Amino acid sequence: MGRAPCCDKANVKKGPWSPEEDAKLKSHIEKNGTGGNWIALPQKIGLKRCGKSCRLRWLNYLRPNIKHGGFSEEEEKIICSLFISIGSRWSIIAAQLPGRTDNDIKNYWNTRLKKKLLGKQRKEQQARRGSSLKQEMKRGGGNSMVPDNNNQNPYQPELPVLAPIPYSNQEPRFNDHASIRKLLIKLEGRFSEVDLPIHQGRSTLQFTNDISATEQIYQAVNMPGTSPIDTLNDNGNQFAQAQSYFDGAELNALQGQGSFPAELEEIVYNNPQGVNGLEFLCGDDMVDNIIGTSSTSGGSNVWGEMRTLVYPPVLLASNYEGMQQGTLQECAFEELRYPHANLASVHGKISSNI
DNA sequence: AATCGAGCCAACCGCGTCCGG
DNA sequence: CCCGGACGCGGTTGGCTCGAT
Repeated sequence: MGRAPCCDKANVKKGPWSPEEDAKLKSHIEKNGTGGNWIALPQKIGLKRCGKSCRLRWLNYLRPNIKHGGFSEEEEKIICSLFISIGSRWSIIAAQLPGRTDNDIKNYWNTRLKKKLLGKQRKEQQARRGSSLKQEMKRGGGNSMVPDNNNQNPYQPELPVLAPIPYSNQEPRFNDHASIRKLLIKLEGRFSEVDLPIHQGRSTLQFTNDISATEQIYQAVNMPGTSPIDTLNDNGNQFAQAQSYFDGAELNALQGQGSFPAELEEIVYNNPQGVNGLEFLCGDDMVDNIIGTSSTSGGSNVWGEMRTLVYPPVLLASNYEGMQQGTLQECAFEELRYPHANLASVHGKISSNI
């Protein structure tokens, strides 16, 4: 037996919204708010629509300050960076782009960015293949070294099949999930719906809409006795409390999602050296470093290297000095003390790094 | 001018999670 | 603690537009 439908499907209109419906919904919400109950709302205002449909229409279209189309290069970079870090968690990504909806970003990724990225990969791959083939021909080398492209999926080249490297908390350089969390906190992420520590319960630290997560953490750290984090522990200094909160947090929501999204899998597989073509995210130097690392380790760790690769760029960019001087942990947590490094500056620094 | 296919985007659907009774 | 309603999210679909043939 399936789940009960959220509304009476027979008496509900589907499909595109008319201007009249839009006007009704918009004026009602602007005057009265949603009333905290989307399901009841359409009936209340005489709309033959499902509550979910009303909610979607409001969030994606009618809500004030919504931007449609015309994604800037800056926004593209943010989307790509975050997609690589956290995957298709569009609502979190959308939270970093004011005026953008998760639906918009999702559509933009699926229709354009993905192709753009993969297109670039394939071009470069073809170029590489061409040049390596020429080299082999020049050397008059044996055919055994030349891949048989006739019998290959163009997207699954001569790479051995790599299994994703399972997350290991002995990873000396980065704790993947903690890094993601810290990255997102740094990026003004709102974590109201994800990965709060189970032992604290969701309601203990729920970020609100009108104040950013980072700001609240900042307040928690700097204004003892005024924030939810204070309730975690009355002893010790607040900074340490907040730090242990994040370091010790349950990471269920991200755990198990550590593998790359399929598109990026393809990028990695497409690339004998694993990371070429992502320079725009991290800079050539780092790519070179990774290539060096993975080749010395027999190329078996491309995946792991990629996973570590994708986090540092923003950290590096946002706190380059800290990164040079100390550990990632120190660097990342530095952001809690100085939370005002915003996306613009972060990505500005990325750009200038490229 | 008609047809076809690709691209795009709004909207739908189903599932997981939250939360109040 | 359990249950059911509501919410929020991500994947998918359907239909419109536009360019190529």
